[in-house]
Amino acid sequence: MSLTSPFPLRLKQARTRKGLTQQQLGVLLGLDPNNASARMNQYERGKHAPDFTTLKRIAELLNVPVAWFYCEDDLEASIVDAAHQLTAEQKKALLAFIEKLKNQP
Amino acid sequence: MSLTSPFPLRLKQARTRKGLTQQQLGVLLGLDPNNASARMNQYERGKHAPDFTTLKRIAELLNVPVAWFYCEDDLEASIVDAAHQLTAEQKKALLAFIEKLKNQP
DNA sequence: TTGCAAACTAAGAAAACCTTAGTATACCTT
DNA sequence: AAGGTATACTAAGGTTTTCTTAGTTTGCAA
Repeated sequence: MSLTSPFPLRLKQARTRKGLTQQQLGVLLGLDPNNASARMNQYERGKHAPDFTTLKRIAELLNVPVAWFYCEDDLEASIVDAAHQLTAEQKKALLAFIEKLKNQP
Repeated sequence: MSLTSPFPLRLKQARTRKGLTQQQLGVLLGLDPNNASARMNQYERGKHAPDFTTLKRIAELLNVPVAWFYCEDDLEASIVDAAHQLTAEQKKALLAFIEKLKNQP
């Protein structure tokens, strides 16, 4: 992970938004309480990266789509987060709107 | 990676869209031509997952945002892909539109 | 200052990925 | 049909990473 992944920052954003400590989040994930704090800290500092199963569980607990963790730009992150809460019908309306945007100077 | 990551499928979608073989893509990434095929295949079959640096280079070569690889729903993937091609101004307009959508039955 | 909660870290054990050395499959061409 | 070639795919061991252990550091409140 020599290039910086957006994951550590996004993880911290979503965790603090929920008012959880690193250890609390780790325990909620089902990690061993003895090392929950160490592991979550390693993720949040970018020291290590979790596998997909862990990533998915974190996303569910924090109510964000997994893709949100990899948004490099804040505006894109907001869009992904907001779109995640729409119905399929609303998402289709959203796509149509984007197409209109693209065909406008 | 016991839960299935969307990455393998999205990788294949983006690679074939560009008309590249697994080996060609690997070589373009700067992988050793002797194992480029094996590695890309392992990614695409979900056998192994690349680190962020590799993920980012793949995304750039295939013209998608990294987040797109982690979209679990096709509609969300289309939105992320389309939004990626907008200007900051257009993204703001998009966010405003989403807020309107949410406040409508 | 002391006590405690939260954040953070080094280092070895454990698990994952990367490289090597192929095999399997599909599709042409002769 | 057989052979050749391009592409996809895989097992297994060496290498590199993560996970666990056992703490230290930081910040804040009593």
